[in-house]
Amino acid sequence: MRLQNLHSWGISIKEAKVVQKSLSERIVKYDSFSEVKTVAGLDIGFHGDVARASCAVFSYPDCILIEEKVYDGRVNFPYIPGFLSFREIPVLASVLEMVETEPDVLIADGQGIAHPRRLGLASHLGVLADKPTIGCAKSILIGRCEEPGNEKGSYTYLIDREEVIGVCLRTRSGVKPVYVSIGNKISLESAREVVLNCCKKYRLPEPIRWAHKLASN
DNA sequence: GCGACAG
DNA sequence: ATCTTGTCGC
Repeated sequence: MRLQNLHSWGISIKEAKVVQKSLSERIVKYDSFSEVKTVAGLDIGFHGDVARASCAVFSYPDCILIEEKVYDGRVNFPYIPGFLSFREIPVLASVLEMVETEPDVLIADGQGIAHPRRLGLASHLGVLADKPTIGCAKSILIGRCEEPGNEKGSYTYLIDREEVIGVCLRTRSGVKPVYVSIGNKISLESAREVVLNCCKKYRLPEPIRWAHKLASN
């Protein structure tokens, strides 16, 4: 057996890199939607062998739960920094097929273009689904940034190779910031605005918080 | 070669 | 991601 190709996608890391570079060229970095009325949060939780993918659709900007779905499946691609999407997209795609409410924007728990080859989970998902997506991560994968102000809403730019790849956003006063980046079909400004408006009482946006609960219960 | 490294 | 109770601080 070939130890390098034991993944569901049937590809090696080397080939995955080629796929990432290719798909990253398809990312649309400006707003490509009319109005945001619904936002969906996506996440995955692991329970031994099963991976529970979840999707929570909320109204925007009120943030009222509209629909929730979970899908139990398995992942066969290991977690390798820089290749998270190859591990999570299969089950996320399955749970998305169950959703009846068509979300205007998807928020993924991870990076968008704030990635070595500019194709983090949110971007990969956005290109395949051809939908607006936002990457909202709890920590940095790549890039550097200054510490933003202490008040909710303040932010600084996340930079890599002289390029702005996202923002470090304070979603709640006095609390550790999150990292927001373009996934697909949305501008960095709009991505930041949507995430901030979805943060009501906690650090993470409501759709992500709810999806997180669904995936872990 | 060494250190970093989303979830 | 996941294993896990109490504890420090506003």
